[in-house]
Amino acid sequence: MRRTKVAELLRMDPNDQELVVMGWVRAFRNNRFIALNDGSSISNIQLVIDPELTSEEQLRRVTVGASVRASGRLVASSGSGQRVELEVAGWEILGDCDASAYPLQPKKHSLEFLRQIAHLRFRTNTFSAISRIRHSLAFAIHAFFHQRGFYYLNAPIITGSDAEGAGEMFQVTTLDLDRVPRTENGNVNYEKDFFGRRTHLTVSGQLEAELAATALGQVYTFGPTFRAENSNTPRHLAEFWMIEPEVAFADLNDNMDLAEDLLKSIIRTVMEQCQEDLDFLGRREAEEDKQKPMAERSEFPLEERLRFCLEHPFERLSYSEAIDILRNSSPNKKGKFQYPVDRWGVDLQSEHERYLVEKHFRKPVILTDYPKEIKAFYMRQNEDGRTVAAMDILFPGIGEIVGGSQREERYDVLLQRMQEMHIPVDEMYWYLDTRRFGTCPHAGFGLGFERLALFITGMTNVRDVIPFPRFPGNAEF
RNA sequence: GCCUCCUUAGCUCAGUUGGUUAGAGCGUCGGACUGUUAAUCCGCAGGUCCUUGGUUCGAGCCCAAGAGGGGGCGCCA
Repeated sequence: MRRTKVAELLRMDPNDQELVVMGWVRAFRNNRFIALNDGSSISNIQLVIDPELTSEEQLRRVTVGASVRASGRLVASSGSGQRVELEVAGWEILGDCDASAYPLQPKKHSLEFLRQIAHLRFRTNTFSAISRIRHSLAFAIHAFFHQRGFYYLNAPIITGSDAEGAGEMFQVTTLDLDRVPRTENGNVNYEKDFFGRRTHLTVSGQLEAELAATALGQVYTFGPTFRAENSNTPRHLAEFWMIEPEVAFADLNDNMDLAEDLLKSIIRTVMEQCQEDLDFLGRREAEEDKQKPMAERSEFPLEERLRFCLEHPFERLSYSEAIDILRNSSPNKKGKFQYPVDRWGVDLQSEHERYLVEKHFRKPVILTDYPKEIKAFYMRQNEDGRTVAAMDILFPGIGEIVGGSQREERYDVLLQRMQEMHIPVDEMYWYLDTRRFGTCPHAGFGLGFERLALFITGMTNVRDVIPFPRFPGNAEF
């Protein structure tokens, strides 16, 4: 018989239909009430069984985590915690769950503990809510681009280029590491490797996206990205997901408009589609905050933060303007910054970005026109000769969530910059070809999916918003 | 990679100046319960005090090294 999902049952009115529900026990009270969850909703359906008609043996098998099939009628609940409940006529345990061995019990568990049992943490309210939100986020992103006429581009995950410059790379090889083939002069002979050359996992689909954008007009990638950096922070993963739109005939302003529209559109969609899950995560955060000292608490509740973000334009200012603000800021004058802001040209540290976003403007900030020395080779040089048309979007509590730029479309300027920055020009002939043949102004950015998920769920560690986090020293599950 | 804090029951944590038999709450297990909402009530059990070495008459507590985890910083999304 077809099962009705819990989410659907909870929306239905009482009726005489015989319904079947399947799920996992979350709580069993008074030998009579089973709170059943099937992942379709943060809420449980209450099953009401008659203990008089049930053997002790059967009752004993109803433990937290056990899977159950039950049939019966949906009736109005006489309890106060729910509108409807299932008056059970027949039920069976599909899978027993030994409560003395099962790590999850009806009590609060720490996120650190749940991280160690990531294979089971989907079964908690917090992770099921995050999982549903993550799904809605992904769909909202595809919908946004689709509606605007972008094409979804599958950039390669294995790349032969080691010049992307976005960080340390994982090498991909089928060579026997115990018996590596050598050339005559003793180097590793990559001609014997699977692809006949040295290959890595991608650190960015941007360069490939540029190839597609300069023919298809508007494209975006949405795929996994790999960085072999030894990063140990709540904002970094070795394997994460990134969205990288690339648009032909677009400048830096178009790029900022697109990014801001995208972020707001996603937030709006998720607030509509995941109301219940957001409510739950908001309450969860509020409770966590009670345990924290005042200074570490969130200033506003989760949903208020999201709404605030929708209702106000992001603050846009240049790097130079930011430097002026930071120079004259009281923490800088009082020597509170670990890295004092003393001159134009210094790279901004986390503490500076946080001051701008969390103290000075108190909303998302887009910083533009950075010194060329601290940015990548492909960013378009401005007329002033010392800055590039870059933009970073900084979010409260998370820092950089978007990094992008208008790309250098002038062949000679790009070539010269690549040579200055020791980018192997020969290997990158294919990238330069876009500038040789019908070049055009274009722009794009990268949006970190997990960082976005952090902002929307109110979680504080990216390891908690991806199902199976990969980071230095850990690739479990 | 650097700095810093933590590691005591299944989980979250107390543990006095180094002193005899290491505690609590929750959970588990056993019992009670026909309207409960992480139900409630009664009771029992549960420990390699992260590991190794050292100091000491005596170490959960002091010292050293190692392992694991959190936070900050860097790299960045």
